[in-house]
Amino acid sequence: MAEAVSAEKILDTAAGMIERHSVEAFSMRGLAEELGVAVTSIYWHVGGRDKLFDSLVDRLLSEMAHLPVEGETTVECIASLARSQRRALIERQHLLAIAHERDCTPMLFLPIQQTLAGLLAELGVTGTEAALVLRAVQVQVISSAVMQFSAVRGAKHEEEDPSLWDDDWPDQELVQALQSPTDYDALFEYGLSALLATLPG
Amino acid sequence: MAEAVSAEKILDTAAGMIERHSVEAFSMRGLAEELGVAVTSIYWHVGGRDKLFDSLVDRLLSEMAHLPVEGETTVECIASLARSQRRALIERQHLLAIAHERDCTPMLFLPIQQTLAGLLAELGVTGTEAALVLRAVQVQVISSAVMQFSAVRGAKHEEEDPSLWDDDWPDQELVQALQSPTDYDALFEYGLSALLATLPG
DNA sequence: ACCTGAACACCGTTCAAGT
DNA sequence: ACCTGAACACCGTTCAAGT
Repeated sequence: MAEAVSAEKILDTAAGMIERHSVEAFSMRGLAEELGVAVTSIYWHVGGRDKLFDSLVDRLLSEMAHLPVEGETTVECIASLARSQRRALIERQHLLAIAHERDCTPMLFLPIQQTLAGLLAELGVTGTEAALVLRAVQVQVISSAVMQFSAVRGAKHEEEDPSLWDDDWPDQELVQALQSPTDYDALFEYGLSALLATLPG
Repeated sequence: MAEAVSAEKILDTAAGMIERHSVEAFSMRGLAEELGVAVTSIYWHVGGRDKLFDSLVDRLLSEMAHLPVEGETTVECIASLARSQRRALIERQHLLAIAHERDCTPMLFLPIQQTLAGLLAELGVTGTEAALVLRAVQVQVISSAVMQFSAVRGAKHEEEDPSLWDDDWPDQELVQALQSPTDYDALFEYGLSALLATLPG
């Protein structure tokens, strides 16, 4: 007389497991066990592994439909939107990783495409050029999140070996900066403001 | 009396298989079969799956040690180096994907870090700022390659559904541009020049 | 030093059978 | 409509045994 299993609950549990132990550790059989149910009943509710992951990505997409935007100027609004999107993606790193490994990252462009298009239009940026800028911002946001996730996870077994740098390399401040861990937030801001600087106004 | 198996040959064959059929399709047993050898002998020569992938990533790193650089000005040299690195990564997309999924992408910074540092020094950019710019360029290059690979593979089952855009959206040129496939080369150049525009000189 | 087969503990998925 | 167990065809890895 266990609680009923629904597609909803299955997806929730799967997302939770993945968030706790990462995608590689996830298995259908493990999920079934966590749910207290036979593996095969998962297939009835949500289909196989692929379908399950597709559904998780769909969820991620719809969760990103309404992101907060604020700012005095139009450019600040664009920056704010980009930051919101990035934060949302990082909060759901594991789902983002799934989307990436399933080659769905371009879909992540969609939820905020229209808002971004509207803001660019306010600046007088339209047509093919607007498409280029829009996609450049999207790639900046998404790839920043994708890379940061991968890098942070890899940071554990990463010991920057200083043997590559001569001891008499002239710029020791640089060497030291490169040996401390990368600040991906700062990198993102740097790249973003470089992009926004190309805009009029 | 089959040909001798060596660690070299195993790695070559593995890389070839992965390049032809992608990582997901790769298996130890399949590799053994292709080599005409028992699975277990692979373990003697190169170790398990993880070790094998590590070795492949190491190869990728050493292959990227000497990239062509040319340009009249220092800024052009930086751009040329970035393009070389990107091209090299895209030519080895599958190895790049492995490096990414193993969280080794930051290691890809290393091969050209020193050259880049030297070029930045020529521009008078040093210390912490140089580290920031250097990493920004690296992230731009690597993430561009990572995203492009994922996007191109996903493009097959991607039909841009136009239902999201109203038929009376004012900027139809933009809508049409967004419905044609993304030009990742152009996006890369756009982002790169935005980054380089922040440099002095 | 090199290669083997058997065996273990896992997978995802299908399908006929139950209620 | 929902859940099950058995079975299939795969995995990666270990290990004792061969030459």
